Order: sequence, then structure tokens, then C-alpha cells
Amino acid sequence: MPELPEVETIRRGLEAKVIGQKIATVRVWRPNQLTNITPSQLCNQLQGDTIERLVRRGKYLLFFFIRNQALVIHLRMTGQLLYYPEEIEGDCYTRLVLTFESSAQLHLRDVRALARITLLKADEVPRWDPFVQLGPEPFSDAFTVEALQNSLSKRRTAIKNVLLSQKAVAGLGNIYADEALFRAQINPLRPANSLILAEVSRLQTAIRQVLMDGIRYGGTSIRDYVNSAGTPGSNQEHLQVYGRKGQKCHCCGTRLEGCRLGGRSTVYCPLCQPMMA
DNA sequence: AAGAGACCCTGTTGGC
DNA sequence: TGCCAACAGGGTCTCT
Repeated sequence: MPELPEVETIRRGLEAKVIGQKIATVRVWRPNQLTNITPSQLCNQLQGDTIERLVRRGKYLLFFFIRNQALVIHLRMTGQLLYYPEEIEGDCYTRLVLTFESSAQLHLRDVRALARITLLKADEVPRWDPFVQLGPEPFSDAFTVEALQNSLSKRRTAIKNVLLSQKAVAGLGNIYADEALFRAQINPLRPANSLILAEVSRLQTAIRQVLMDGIRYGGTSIRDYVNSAGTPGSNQEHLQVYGRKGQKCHCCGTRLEGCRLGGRSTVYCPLCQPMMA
């Protein structure tokens, strides 16, 4: 559930708290959530190192350390990163705890245990395969109408599948993909390569708008999402289609329809988002 | 090569 | 009321 706006909200909340903090201990409860390292290796590598920078790329959060290391966390569905100024006992869903020398702690809490943790050399990050595959950041200069048009023109599958693939643009998940397509008035089932330039342009703008709104409202809290202080966001109050199947379109009053795409539930307005351009 | 579906996870929900 | 299947979904893997 944490998509770009949620991860960015967490990053902004954590930035002031964790930069300059030195790791005292690391505790791991689920070794299989570590992708490329054992719990004892992770502990040994991070102990005594200091967080220098906090970066978001797509839905990934990267903790860069002084000693050329980067801890990469992907929260997937239910992951939460919670900062505590003093040591505190986690609950049964606590999967990873970083304890700093100040005795502050960062907890990864994750009910479904789908979050993934990777430790890289900082200078290897740009060549890490998942990042090589990742599309442009939606707020970067690289995310142009032309770049999006180019990505979409090669794909015959449904436009929503392409948005979820992270290859045309990074950071959209099920919620913001549905919302962006609604705002751009594009049917999620449309073949990606059938979009005309005006539609691609609307989509590029809509993607930036829905993500910007998501950040402005502190993220979307449907089920599990809270920020690093444990506070929910309010963007769920502003959603136009996600989770509203069968309810009336805020724009035209038509009943919103649902379908499945790429294994994900999808909601759209059949009138505002027609199959033809 | 592209596209579709399974898989990992576990709490919640809906149907019988 | 109780039980169980289906569902939620991001990324990765496998198969066609």
C-alpha cells in the first residue's frame, strides 16, 4: 500500500530524526525479509556506521551511511517505519529494529511480512538491477510527455498494467494508478499503445497531480499506512475512484465499475473514462 | 520479447 | 455461530 506519496511522507518525517545517528545494534526477526544478507552480517556491517542521507527512489527508501553502505527498504503492502526517541518494546509484527547510540529506535513493523531489506555498497546502488529497470521519477525532468509516449507506444497491454510495471514511471501502485487514469479520463483497459498524444499529455499531468495531492495530504491510509510518527494520512478522503466500486462518480453520477487488471482490483467511471479516445 | 499468472504473507471479509 | 475460501497487493519469478 505504501506508494510514492506514502514513502515520501515517511522519508520527510524521518530525515530530521535519523540523519547523523550512529547504529548501536540491529535486530532481525524474519531472516527471509533480508534479500542478500544474513541477520548477523547485517548487524556487523551496520554497527558503528552513521546515517548520512535519506533518499527515495520510486517506492524504495534508501538509508545512505558514511562508510559507503546503503540500506534499501521496500515496504510492499503493510510495512511501516516507526521512529521512537527512546527504546521501546515492539509487538508481534515488529520485523526489524535499528537501535541508535542515542537509544532512539527505528522499527520496521509489517503485518504480512512482505517488506524487503537489502544492503548494498553505496556506489553500487545505481547499478543495482531493480533500479536499472525502474522508470523515471515522476517529478524529474526525465518524465516528459515524449518519454511517456515512447514507453507506452511499445506496449499493447492495458495502460493500467504499464503504469503498475514501474517501467514507464516509478512510484505508482494500485491506488494512484486508478486515480491518475480517472483524472486523465482514460479507461484503464485501453491498450497502452492506443493512447493519442493529447491523452498521454493528460496522463503525465494527472500522474504528477495525484502524487502531489497524496504527498500534500500526508499519504492515503486505507488499512495499514501510517507515517514515521504513527499518524495516518488523509488522502483517502480525496479519492475519486479507488475503493468506490458501485458508488456514484463524483463527476457525473454514473455508477463506478470494477474489473481486475494485472491481478489488482480496478475501479473506473465508464462515462468519464470511455474506451474510445 | 511480451504478457499472463503464480507466489510470498496474514488479517479480514463474505458466503454457506 | 462457525468454518473456510477468497481477497487485499508489490515485486519477482516462471511459463507460454
